[in-house]
Amino acid sequence: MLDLRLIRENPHMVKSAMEKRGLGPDISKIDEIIEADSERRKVLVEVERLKQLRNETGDKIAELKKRKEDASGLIAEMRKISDRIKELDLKVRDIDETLRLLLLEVPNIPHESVPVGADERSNVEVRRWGEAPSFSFKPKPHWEIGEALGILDFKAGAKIASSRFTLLRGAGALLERALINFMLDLHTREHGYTEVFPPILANRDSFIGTGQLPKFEEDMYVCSDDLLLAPTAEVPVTNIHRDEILKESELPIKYTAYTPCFRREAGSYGRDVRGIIRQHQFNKVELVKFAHPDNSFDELESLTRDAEEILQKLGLHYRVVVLSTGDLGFSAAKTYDLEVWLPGAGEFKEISSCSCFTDFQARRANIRFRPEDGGKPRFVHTLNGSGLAIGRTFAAILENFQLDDMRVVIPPVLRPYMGGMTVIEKY
RNA sequence: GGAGGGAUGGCAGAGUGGACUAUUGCGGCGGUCUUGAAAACCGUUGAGCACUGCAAGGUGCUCCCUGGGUUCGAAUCCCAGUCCCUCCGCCA
Repeated sequence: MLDLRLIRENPHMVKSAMEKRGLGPDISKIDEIIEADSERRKVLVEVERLKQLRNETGDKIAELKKRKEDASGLIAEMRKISDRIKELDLKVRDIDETLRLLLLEVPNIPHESVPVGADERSNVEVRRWGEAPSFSFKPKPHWEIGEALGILDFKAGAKIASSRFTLLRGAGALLERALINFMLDLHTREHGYTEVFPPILANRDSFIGTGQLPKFEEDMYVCSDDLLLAPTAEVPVTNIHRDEILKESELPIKYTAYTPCFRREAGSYGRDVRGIIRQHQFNKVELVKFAHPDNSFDELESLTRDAEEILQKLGLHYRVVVLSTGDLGFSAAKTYDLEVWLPGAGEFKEISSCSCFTDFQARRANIRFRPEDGGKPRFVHTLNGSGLAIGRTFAAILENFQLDDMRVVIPPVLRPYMGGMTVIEKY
């Protein structure tokens, strides 16, 4: 959520930010907001004046009653004032609700360092690590390898649930678990993150806090009791501190969490239909930071490097791209995607998305800190990134470390997590 | 699922219709004392919004779990809901 005062005082800047995102048609919302805001303040002035009168007259009535004098004239007068107050209060509430709904649909303002462009074709590569492995044979896609080894069972996943669900078996299930543990260990032991294991169902307030609601409900699995399955640990973990005032000295707060994630993938029919790249349920280790506004973009750099280190330790070739304004997520001010090389597909594929949300989520979720000098509470800046998506890492390992007989060499850093196994053999 | 208890400021915890401008304690901050610190003592310390002012500030309104209601007036009375705790039942 943007600061209403920013919109009021600098509407052109907000409109131009929306244009850069390719949201030209939604610009009229800004004018609606400005109009509702000025109407609200007009009514507010009147109702507050009446309330002052009510409070003062109330004291007079109490005084008269104490002296056992007649107050019926004042009481009759106040009855009318009171009705008028009720009327105006209702009006303010209506405007407030309209304003709130409008504000919740305005996206964050991109950081000045973000390249301007219509879509992902304007994303800019900022660095590249390692080299693509060379093969003496045609590398296969991960789903062929996984099925041949008996560690990926797409038929079973579809039978149990539906398409875009996969059963992992034997060394596959073990590899998944090894990746989770390896990533959590690195982030907690070497990068200073505190491990948490949150609820994976969360309420609507939490989803509004991080920006998935109200705009993107069709992407979510909504359960009975009005709880929703988290599409990313970002939702429950960021909301740990909803409605709290933190100490300045405890910033940045850094959490890492392993959770399953659930996405309906509405509107992605035909994309990544084969394999485990795009699933309704997948595992992810997430990194979340609550940072001081003064250095949040430095924290984005270090968070991104924390995620990159996983790929480096696994020996996977990747590149880092900064998303352009047209590809940037609704809540984000700046995002780096890590894209891993997939030899089977012959392309780079997103494996992590690291974002700084400035105070956009903090405003929605009301997460503040109290400055040490005793000033007013200020909103923190929130950040998060995948560190990493487990399923896509799994796929990258299969494709990058495959042998000509479809066996797969396990990266050395994972071997201790897999009972010393060095190669995945046919199950 | 059944029965009972509860929700008040960073925390603890009083307050049953007008004196609440929400008592008090702890914690925080500032000061006195001290070589320094602790203790003691003194002072100070919630959030949001609006109006006003060049500014420091000033004025007002709202907020005692949420939403309704009663009343001239509600932290306080009534109704509904949410969450937490205790006990019983069921259960991994």
